[in-house]
Amino acid sequence: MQKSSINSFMEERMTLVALAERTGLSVTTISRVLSGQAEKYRISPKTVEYIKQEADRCNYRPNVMAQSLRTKRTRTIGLVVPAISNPFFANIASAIVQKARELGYTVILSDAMEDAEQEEEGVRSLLLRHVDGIIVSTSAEQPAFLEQVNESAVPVVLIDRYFAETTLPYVVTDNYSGALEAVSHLINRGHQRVACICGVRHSAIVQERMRGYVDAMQRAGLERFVHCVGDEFSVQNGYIEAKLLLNSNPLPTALFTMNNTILLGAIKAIKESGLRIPEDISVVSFDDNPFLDYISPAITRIVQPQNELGSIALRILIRSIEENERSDARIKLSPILKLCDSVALYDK
Amino acid sequence: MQKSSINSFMEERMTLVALAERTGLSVTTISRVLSGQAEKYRISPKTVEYIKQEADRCNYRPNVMAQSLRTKRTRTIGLVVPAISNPFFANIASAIVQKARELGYTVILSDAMEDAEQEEEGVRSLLLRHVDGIIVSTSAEQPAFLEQVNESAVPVVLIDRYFAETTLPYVVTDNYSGALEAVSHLINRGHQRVACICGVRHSAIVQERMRGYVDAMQRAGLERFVHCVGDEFSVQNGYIEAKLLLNSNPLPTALFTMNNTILLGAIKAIKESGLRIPEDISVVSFDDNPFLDYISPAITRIVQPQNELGSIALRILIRSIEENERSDARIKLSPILKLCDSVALYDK
DNA sequence: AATCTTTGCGCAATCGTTTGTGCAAAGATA
DNA sequence: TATCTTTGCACAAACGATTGCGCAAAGATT
Repeated sequence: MQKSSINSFMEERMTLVALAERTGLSVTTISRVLSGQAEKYRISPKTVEYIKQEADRCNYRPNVMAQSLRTKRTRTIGLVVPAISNPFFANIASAIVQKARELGYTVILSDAMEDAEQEEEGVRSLLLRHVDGIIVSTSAEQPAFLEQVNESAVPVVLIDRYFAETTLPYVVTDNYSGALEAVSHLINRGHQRVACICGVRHSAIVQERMRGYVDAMQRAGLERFVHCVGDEFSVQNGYIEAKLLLNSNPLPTALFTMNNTILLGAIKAIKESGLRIPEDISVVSFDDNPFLDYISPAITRIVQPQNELGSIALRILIRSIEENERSDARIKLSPILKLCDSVALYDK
Repeated sequence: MQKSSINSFMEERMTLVALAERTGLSVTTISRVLSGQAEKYRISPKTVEYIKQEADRCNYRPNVMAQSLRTKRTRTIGLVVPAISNPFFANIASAIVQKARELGYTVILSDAMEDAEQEEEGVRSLLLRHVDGIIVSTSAEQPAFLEQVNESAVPVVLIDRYFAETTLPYVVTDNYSGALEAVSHLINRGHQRVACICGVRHSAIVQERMRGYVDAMQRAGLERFVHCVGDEFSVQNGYIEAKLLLNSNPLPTALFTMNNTILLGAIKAIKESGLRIPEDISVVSFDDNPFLDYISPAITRIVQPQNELGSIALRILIRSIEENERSDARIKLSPILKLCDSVALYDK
């Protein structure tokens, strides 16, 4: 037991050739048996049995590089995220890594640091590694590069951050309806001056969330109060923009922040200004996170189905790889509004 | 520009053979030039120049599988963490991925789900992929398996979660002094009944943190109040143990939680019981996290140098790989106590 | 002019698989 | 018995690089 595991490292790595010598059969036959092609090539059951026995007596493991070199398949996928330190992406990564393992794939992680150039560099590096496919939550403004990759190299599936106009398949949250619901909730609770702090504007998810925000405001006849600020998914952006909002006059009575990092910055600004949530200002945000339940107060938020995002994206990618075709799936999963304590009734 | 990037995917992949035909030189020579061995083999400067030009005119990129097959090196490392969804590990992963990219390595991520068997399976899978080395924050009780890997397969470096008795190199936080400082802080603020909620007891970091806790108590003559509970790094464990502590009599006046997940559970329990932090009970925890500044109140905590942990571990690993020797580094980095608002003066 | 060095590069084996094709032996058919 | 199928496996060429050794031509030495 322990022994065999030791041996699997220490003995010179078993190869097909060695196995061939040991059994007196040809490399070809052994390869066929071990790769499950036995009856396709009519290897006799007796031989099959024999080979299998010897193979695991010797603890044979195929050399993946040699396999890949021949087959052009690595059973490896790339995952590119804007920032693995962001819990939202860490959770998605977690789901994908799990699922991939079950399916016999391993994942190479690439962190783009919210930067389009680093993302591109990362993707190129993945291609050099001959990944079979790539899942990316993009930091880019334009789909062109990734579309090229998808068309002429390996399948690409977008997750969360995507492009509105693209041939690439994606699986994302329904950002529009999420934002609509969140902002409507604020409005239903009596808020009118609802300000919105955005992430990078070129991002489709930002545009959708903005659209949801604006529509909610318009439906309530509040278009004159529509106020979008900010242009980055960062704590700092959230902080600065909230700071400015809190110095404006009249004050907004509620804030809609577009993700968890912006939220953090906004909370910091609010705390600094001595205002209280939700007594003085209400807050709803996009993105879930265990910590948000422990913040003071627990933040009402749009919860995205992180696990499903990950596992569906992976499923699409793997199918695409194994059927060797490009998917055109466009999947929008519904988020849910988690009501917590950061929204107060506003009865002006 | 755009053109060339397209071509790099679309054209049939350039190979040394193709390049040889194009230039009229031999594959050997080209290989030598492109792998920087030109003057070692006395290739004339003129030829070198010519080859380099043609190579990048044709956008040549070596096939990594073929390279690895020959050289037995993949320029790939494995990273095994107990849970990538834990922000602590996500941050470490972020640092490692960054640094690795700079050094020309890519990283394969494996998530052990806090489980020793999954960790082992993950490591085996990494070995099948022929990673050049592995960084692991271990979920195992025993060093045996990883030591075997280190001795007879590829270099292994432990990070954060390590073993006290092991031949493996590690880079960790000085858990003892961190805990000592944290608990001393509580004691200096007048606390006596300081309870401690632990992670898995077999873990060296837990033992060190416990030792720090116990020593701090003893130095203050408080050994009779030493009280360690819990046995898991999970929100649930923190919740349950805190729940129990809060039902005990007399109540502890302060809690020392061993990591961020335990902390969350404890906070939940405290909130549920209607107690306030720090008025009714003080809290200090191990692990940093941006969110902890926004929790109510901001949690006083031991901040570990996550980036350094990651980058130093990687540096050790890479050196080990490139020098082809096993390191025996045992590095302990000092954490710092970040004073926030979760500790009150206790004047009994 | 004969020998020795140095310069500049190529031959061919090798890494460990996969796979199209081929070919004997055994069995079936007539 | 001659021919045709089927059964069961092997040969050898890829995949795309690296590398020990060898060897001709040019230059240096005596």
